[in-house]
Amino acid sequence: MFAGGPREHAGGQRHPRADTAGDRARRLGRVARDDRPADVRDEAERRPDRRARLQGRAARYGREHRRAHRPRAGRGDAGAAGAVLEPTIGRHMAVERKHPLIPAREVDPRQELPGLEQAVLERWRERDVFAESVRTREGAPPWVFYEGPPTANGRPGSHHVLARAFKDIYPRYKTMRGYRVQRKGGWDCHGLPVEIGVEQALGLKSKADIEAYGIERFNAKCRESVFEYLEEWNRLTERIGFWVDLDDAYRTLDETYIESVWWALAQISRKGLLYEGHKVVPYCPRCGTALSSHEVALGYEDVVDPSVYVKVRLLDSDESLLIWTTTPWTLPGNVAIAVGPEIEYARVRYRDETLILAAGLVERVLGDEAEVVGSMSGDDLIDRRYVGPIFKLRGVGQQTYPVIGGTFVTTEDGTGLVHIAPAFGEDDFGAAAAVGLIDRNDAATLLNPVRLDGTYDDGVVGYEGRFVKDPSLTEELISDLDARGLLHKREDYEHSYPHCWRCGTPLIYYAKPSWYIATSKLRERMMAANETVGWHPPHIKHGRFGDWLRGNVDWAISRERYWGTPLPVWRCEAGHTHTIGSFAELERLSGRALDDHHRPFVDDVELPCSHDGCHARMHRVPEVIDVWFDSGAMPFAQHHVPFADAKTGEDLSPAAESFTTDAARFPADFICEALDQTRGWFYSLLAVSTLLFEQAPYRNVVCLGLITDAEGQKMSKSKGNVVEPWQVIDKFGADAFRWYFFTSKQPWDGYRFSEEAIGEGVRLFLKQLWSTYFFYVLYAGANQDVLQAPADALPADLDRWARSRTAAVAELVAERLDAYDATTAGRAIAELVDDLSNWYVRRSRRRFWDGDPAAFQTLRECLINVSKLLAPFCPFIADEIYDNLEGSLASVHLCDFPAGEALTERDEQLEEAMAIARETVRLGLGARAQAKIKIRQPLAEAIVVADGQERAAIERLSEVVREELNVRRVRFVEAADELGEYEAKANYRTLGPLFGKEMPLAAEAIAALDPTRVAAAVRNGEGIGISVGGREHTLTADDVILTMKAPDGYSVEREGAHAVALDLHIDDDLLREGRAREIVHAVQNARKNAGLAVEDRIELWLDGDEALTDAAQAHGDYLAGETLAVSLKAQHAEGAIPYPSRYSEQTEIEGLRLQIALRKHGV
RNA sequence: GGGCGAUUAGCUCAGUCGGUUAGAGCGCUUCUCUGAUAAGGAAGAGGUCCCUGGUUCGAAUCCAGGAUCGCCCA
Repeated sequence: MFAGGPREHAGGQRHPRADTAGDRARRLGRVARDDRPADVRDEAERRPDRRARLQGRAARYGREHRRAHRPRAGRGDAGAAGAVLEPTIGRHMAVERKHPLIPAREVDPRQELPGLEQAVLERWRERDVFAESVRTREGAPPWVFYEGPPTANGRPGSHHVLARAFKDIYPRYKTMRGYRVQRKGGWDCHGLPVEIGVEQALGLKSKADIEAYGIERFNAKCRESVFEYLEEWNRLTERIGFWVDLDDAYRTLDETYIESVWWALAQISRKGLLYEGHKVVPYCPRCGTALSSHEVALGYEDVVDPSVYVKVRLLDSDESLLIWTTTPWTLPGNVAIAVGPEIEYARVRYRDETLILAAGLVERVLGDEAEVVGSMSGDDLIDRRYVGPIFKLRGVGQQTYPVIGGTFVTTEDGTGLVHIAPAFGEDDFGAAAAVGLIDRNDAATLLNPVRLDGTYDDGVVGYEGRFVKDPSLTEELISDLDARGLLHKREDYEHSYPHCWRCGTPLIYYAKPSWYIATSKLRERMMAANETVGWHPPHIKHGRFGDWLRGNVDWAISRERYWGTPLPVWRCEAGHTHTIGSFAELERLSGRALDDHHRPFVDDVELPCSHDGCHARMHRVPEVIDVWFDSGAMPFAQHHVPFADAKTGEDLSPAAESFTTDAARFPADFICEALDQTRGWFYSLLAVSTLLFEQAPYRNVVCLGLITDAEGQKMSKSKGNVVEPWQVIDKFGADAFRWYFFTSKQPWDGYRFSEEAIGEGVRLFLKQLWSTYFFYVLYAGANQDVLQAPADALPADLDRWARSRTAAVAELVAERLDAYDATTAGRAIAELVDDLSNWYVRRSRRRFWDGDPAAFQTLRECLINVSKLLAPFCPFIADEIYDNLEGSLASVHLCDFPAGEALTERDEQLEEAMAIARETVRLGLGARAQAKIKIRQPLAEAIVVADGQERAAIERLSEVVREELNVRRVRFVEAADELGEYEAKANYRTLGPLFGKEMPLAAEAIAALDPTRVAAAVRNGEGIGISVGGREHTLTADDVILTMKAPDGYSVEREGAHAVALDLHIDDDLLREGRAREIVHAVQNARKNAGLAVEDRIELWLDGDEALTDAAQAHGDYLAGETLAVSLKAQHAEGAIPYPSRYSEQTEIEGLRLQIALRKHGV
């Protein structure tokens, strides 16, 4: 029957439109938007017409429906609908509702999601939900998350939303699984990026400028700038639903944090792993600073440099070594020539000279003029000596230099002979140190004729004070070599060479003293620790990260800068050093207490030398600590460990030990950052943790990929393709933003990011979910007495199916989230929602109209479970649905994740059966389409070919199939005989391994069998013997695949062994019924055209072709019922319509004329 | 120059242990059904699974080489 609701309540009282969640949300949305940056506000205001349109439509729609489906009990007291929207503050304060099963408030079908989210945020604030979600898990097993601290000196971008979305989903999920997940926020405050920002703001260009400006003032500016965008960060963090404790965030500039870092470094120093050494670093002579590897990577450019081949005369010989270099300016620093010990070298007669170079390069370097006259290995050359220096050095007479071995020597280009200048190359430095030419820890042994500003010192005769990267200098050097007969040839060489990303100056590699942590001694231990880590994606473990660990070199942790944790090393004139491990120790030794241990204050603190018998004063070394060490110390420094736990004194080891045994603080169960952190935070955490505690600081790492624009181009301000997060949030909402990141692809693959992509997710998933939820609330509102009735309703198969499907998805989602695979989990939820919306609700519509309690209970339960499953993904919409439908806890985020007992047991047979039934429907609809028979036209019979379990499944659900296909009967046939013929094919998967090379023959043999006989045999469980290549085999049911051949003369859709045929014979009875349905459709249209409300009763007159009026008469009750006609006159006669002036229209059905006239009843 | 990852329909992406005719969503065309759903359903068009070679009865899938893109490193 048509809805009882509207008919009975058509006369119900009007009531003022309730203040819906949507209204409230929109209000809040407007208020909140005003806080936003101007550009965001503008963006919002550019679309007023769209919003107005949506609201107008929503209001119109809502009004119609509220009239149509007015609840039986009436809602004159707006209590249930409106007043409850003021949530009460307090723990577990649930929404008041009439009855636990009745939704608390009405739902706007066109709800604008960003506005809704604002309202949910408000509710979270009022009910203190985040804190509560941690509090309620007090005493529960901890699950530890570490926040990788961003720097708040820039505005947050979309990639930060990505990271924060993933940093949120797993903690939320684990909380719902019963863990206690504390989430301390954090901010990275120190470092060169901060300094550079301030330098630019102040117009400072060099370190000298900074010192002239004053370190104290400079650092004060740095301190301010670090939090320049803190407010926006906080706002974005909250808005996207990243739950993290920002009020108690750690900050790397805090005194407590610095003290923990000092403690860590002192521990490392005590283990003998902190040392000062020389290393060759990329250095910008113009900026006067070494660059970190990250900075270097920013500045590679392809350039053409002149390269030179230089002849160097061996001692006591007429032979010359032919060396090759792309940096002639390093030749004055030459102290040796390296050969590859394994490489074969040739002695070559070339014009009037004898040259030595790698045998494999002779032709390339010398052409065919060269004549090889001998050969030797690299080993043979080692320890021979040559005469130098190549360029005249003040105070250095002619002397000899050695040929040494170097594993880095290759024959890919050059000559296989490498000139060694230890001050200007890492390999050079290492090779020279390895043979004792220099002492790593004694600067005096290093020949370095270049000053810090990149000019030669006075030792380079004739070139004093010249800038080494000056192209004209290079030319002069080359001419000089040529004039002295040392130049074999020059040629241009194209290569990529690093430049300073700030000023564009080519970098030079330059030996400088620097402080190091001997991490290379811990290589094995770090690799072992890495083995305990679950990486997502897994290839990082032994790929990018494992490789990095394997190639580990000592960590250069000092920076000659200003804004950072000061290096706590004090040194006296005699060279004794002492590493301070606490503020108390510093105070005790120096007698001075500091409020701020940053530079410059700490620079002035002097200590007496701690070495026995040395009475010199100690001064702090000038460097600050690499910011990566700050971040690596975060597991303990964020808690001021060990100081916060220590009772008294300076012996802090017990406190440190208790830290590593405290499961609530160490190690982390989960961290998540972008892929570029493999060399950054992922490494610094692991290194510091291995140094101090000899174990990995994290158990699971999720690595996120890069966000690019829709064309795959990197987002950059200069390209103007940056998608601002506020833009997206304002338009689609945070749930949509998050959903896109979670489900569009695996996060480590990177994103091609566009607004369209996010909009698609909203339309296909969030809107669909909302719409299903709206449907439930709408009908629940109109059937409150049904909901309050005792729950003794018998669920239909469809209900059991919906519950089982939900349980199946819940299992999968939990399993996938445990494996850090949000993508598969999210997609499964989307499929579930689609099933609920497009199958469960569609199939159950009539039951909702009729007020079947089982349908209400089922849909409500499924929606609540969906909201719980979805809570970690889309925390806003999930909470809104939960709060309205259930609300016994203050938030869905305080609920347990649906798992185990909380769910209905699965009925996998039913799930399977429904899948088969739906497939049958699909085939049947295909058959209809093929026959071009509209669904409105009923047919007598659908003939289904199905057997065994398939048949049982369809029979169980035959009502569904029957209704969907609009047929009177579903009939089964076992064999395809009535519908066509079988075709037997070989199952390659089972037979392939058996027959191997004979497989094609076997397939042929099976195809040649009589399919009917095969089908019969399979049905009866008999085997069929075949013989292929002399081999006998008995085929089982698994070995053959039976498919149907297309028959003639039927409308059949088939797929595999499954087929549906429709009886196309339409008798008069069916024809009349089909016509009646067409007439209903036409009358419904006429009602709409006449501007009637859905529940209006009509008087109806039909006139027209006799075939139609006959049908209308034959199905009068049906027609009247569907169209709410209190009276119906249908006749084929002139003047049959007495009131043409009310409303009438003429239409055609199947080419037959129909005149419809109607008027509203009771007017 | 080295390492890692990616490459499947116009677009965004799935694709299990190597197995029969490679899928989904969006978009497009046609039809259809609609008073929860700017929705749903059916059909159609659309594919050199980046290329070449190899292994195999059989390769999108495994191996080698190459191309292109991205990231990391030099």
